[in-house]
Amino acid sequence: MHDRGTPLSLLSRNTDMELNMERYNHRETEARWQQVWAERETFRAEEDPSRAKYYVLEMFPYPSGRIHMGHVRNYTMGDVVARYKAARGFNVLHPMGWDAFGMPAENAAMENNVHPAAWTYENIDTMRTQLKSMGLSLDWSREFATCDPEYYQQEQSMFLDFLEAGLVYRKNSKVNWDPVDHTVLANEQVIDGRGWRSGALVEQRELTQWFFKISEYSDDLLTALEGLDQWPDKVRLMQRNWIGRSEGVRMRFELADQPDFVADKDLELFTTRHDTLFGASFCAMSIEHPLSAQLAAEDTALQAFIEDCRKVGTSQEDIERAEKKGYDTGLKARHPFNRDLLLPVFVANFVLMDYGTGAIFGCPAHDQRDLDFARKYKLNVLPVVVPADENVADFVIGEEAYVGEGLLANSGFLDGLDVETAKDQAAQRLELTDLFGAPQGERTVNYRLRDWGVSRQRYWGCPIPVVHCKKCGVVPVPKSDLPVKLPEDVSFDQPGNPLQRHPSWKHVSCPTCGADAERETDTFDTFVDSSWYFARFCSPRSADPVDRAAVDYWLPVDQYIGGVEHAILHLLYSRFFMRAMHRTGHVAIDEPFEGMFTQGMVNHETYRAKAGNWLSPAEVSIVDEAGARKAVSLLNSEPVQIGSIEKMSKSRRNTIDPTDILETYGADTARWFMLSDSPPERDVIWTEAGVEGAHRFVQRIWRLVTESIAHLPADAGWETLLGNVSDASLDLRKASHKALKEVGNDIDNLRFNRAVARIYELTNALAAFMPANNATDLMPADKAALAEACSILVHLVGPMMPHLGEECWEKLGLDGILADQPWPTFDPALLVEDTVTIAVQINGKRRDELTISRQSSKEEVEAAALQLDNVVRALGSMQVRKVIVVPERIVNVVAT
RNA sequence: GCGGAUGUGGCGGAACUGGUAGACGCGCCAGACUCAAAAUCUGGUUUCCGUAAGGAAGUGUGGGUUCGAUUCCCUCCAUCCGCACCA
Repeated sequence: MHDRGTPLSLLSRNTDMELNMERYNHRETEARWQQVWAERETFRAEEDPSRAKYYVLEMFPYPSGRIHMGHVRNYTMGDVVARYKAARGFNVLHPMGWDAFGMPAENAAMENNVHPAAWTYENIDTMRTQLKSMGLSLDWSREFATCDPEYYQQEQSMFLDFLEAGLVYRKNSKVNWDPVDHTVLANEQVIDGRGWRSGALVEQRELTQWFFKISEYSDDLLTALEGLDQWPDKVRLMQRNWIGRSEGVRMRFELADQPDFVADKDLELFTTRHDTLFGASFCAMSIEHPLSAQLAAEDTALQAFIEDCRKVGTSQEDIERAEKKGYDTGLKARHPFNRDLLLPVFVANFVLMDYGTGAIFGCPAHDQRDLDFARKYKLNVLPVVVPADENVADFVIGEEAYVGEGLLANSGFLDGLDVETAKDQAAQRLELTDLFGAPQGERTVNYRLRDWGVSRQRYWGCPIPVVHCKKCGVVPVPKSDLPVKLPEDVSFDQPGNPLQRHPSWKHVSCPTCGADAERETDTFDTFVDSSWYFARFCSPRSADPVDRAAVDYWLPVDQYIGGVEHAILHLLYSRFFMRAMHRTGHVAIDEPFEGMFTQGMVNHETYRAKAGNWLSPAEVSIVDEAGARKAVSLLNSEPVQIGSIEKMSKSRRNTIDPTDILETYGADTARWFMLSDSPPERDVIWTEAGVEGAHRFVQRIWRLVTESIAHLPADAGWETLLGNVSDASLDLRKASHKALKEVGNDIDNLRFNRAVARIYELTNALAAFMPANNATDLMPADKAALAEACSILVHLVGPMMPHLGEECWEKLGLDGILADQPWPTFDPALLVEDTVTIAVQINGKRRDELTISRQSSKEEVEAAALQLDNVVRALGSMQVRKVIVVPERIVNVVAT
């Protein structure tokens, strides 16, 4: 098991019992081992084609100021995997960096008159120190921040490649505009339709912005999800729904009654329910539809209606939650299958311009939104799909639309068909019908996924490397002129984009013609920065975006770990980026993350004073009053109400600063607690009692290891003695090897909480085995079993509590450092039991259990079960009808 | 509104593919050690009835499939995450 046959030599051990029994001092120990790892460059990763690689990555943090418990949890999990995989012989890459551009730095600049760069780099320094005190097995030599010019230069370079490859374009799109601050607002800065600072009613403005053609990969991003079998199903499902593939028909309705100034003869729309066309009672188009704008130009009431709708904001959620409203334009749309029927055409607030063609037909009987709309505007509701077991005449739509299966009715040539067939027939009819010289409709596939708008009207982001020239248009900045650096002399004393009002920065000469021209003043969405950082980690100092040899070796990331809140956007954008980088020759693969894991959040109780203000856990003392938990304010001794358990947040003041925990209890305790109990994908509740429990366990391991030293073999080569142990020792050996197997399994499957439980079990077995004080009567073979158990325990603890692991390793007098040791292998022979205990049920109720040889036949098991006292008594006078025997599992007697 | 998840003792949770519900930890109770406390160690701890043996109920709600359901299906309830300019 020990690759070097390491002796557990008494000579190298401190035999002074008093010293042995000292309490484990995490302060001194953790700093010392962190220094040892740093000096030995234990976690430095280098490409080595002769070895299998393993790339572990946790989502890099935004440098907000200090790390929070969510980081502690995330990075602990990644570190366990990294250390375990390294012990398993993999060449591990485990890097760290900073997602350093973003709005908070600009907000800090405005509030505290500090430059975003200064603020960001100071935060990084603080957080790096905090992370280092966690004892993570990171290769710090690869660290970078996305706001480093060396990083964003490469991002700009790749943007130029994407531009050349036709993956980037400009188009108009709307933003939230604060008319008082003259600033573009993020969705989170719009509260109830008003700007967060100014309080002004937010307006929508159209701006020309840059877009990445992610929609070009809609189908690929969707189908490739199937191959991502090491991703959580829920994340794949969310992405599938987000991409939103739907098969339908793109069709045109002939317009009638249009005013003279409207040239359009038809209205194009997309539908997936063309089977329900006969139930159509209106058409509706988005407030941003070109025809809406055209009509509004001549109709002040419509103008007012559109203005009103725009006040709800730009977010999908706001739009869909808003009450459904429409404006009857007076236009009519001729029904494609019933030319005498003219449907009213509305402008409606719930029709999205970004989806399909920005216009729909409404079939109220079979779509809830359409039904709500129809009831409000007193439109016809005609059911055209009727459940097979319902009578058409009796089928009435009430408050709920019918969206289920059924047979077509009231639908002319579609009557009697099922939904699928009706769709097919209706589509065929539309394809064969001519309207103004073209088929009236055609089958198409539509995706919900929209192109990715990357323009931001902000300073603290990566400048988009193009120049606008009056003569040449949009001109890319030549790569030799990169990076386009952010100017440092900017002010934040007024709202708006400092790049735009900077006196000189944007004025440049056109790279093509030399005439006066202007730089693009938009910067990238910070999601761009985080869409390829994992690739940059492979060759962080390369003069190109990536070094091909490095990415070919290290990518894809084998295990990526982060919050579920990134399940859609960040992961989807990264998947797109990898494809775009593939197309532009930077990498040879399409999928960045082979394995994905989404961890839960860290929550804490909330505390509220009588006055209604929130109190932080540090300001509250918990007391036990007649068995009930009560909280008292440490500020004024007044009682405090214990509130609900919520995600740690500044607004609720229920945060715990990891630094306090790391100083008081040590990194190993914090790490152990983060891994214990709660399954990693679920939320965890931070409690003082839990931390203290974890801390006691650290001490317990230390005590067990130090106490065991007196009972360990004096000589080397004890492994040879293991074959001849006593029963008690054999049990210990079984427990050791079982734990070894299970913990390995659990870490492989990221079930850290189960691994923790298995380690507790081994600890309990070891404690039970330990001879009483001064007993020195262990046989040599039993000493060997104890040595083996201690060694295995230390190995198991190592990835989770690495400092304690190293300290115990050293205390046991073993060679080298634990971080360099290979994972031990378990002996399968020790895991086989020759008897099993199975439950015996009568009519599904457990009545007794049966311990029997594993080899017993079904008949033997059945016979033995029926003879059990409890079974005989419980059966009484009942007749046995049937006996179900599942080998090694259960016996169920069916009796009446 | 749309999409995704979660729900098991006093608490966090475990239960492999439908096969003994409550592993492991926290807390609590009792005991040992101690002048005492802390720490540590030993034992107990789902609820109800019972001195006990044992019995009954029990995995958010209500139903269903099955010899057998925490696990599969349907209904409802509660909580959480995402919704494209927060990161």
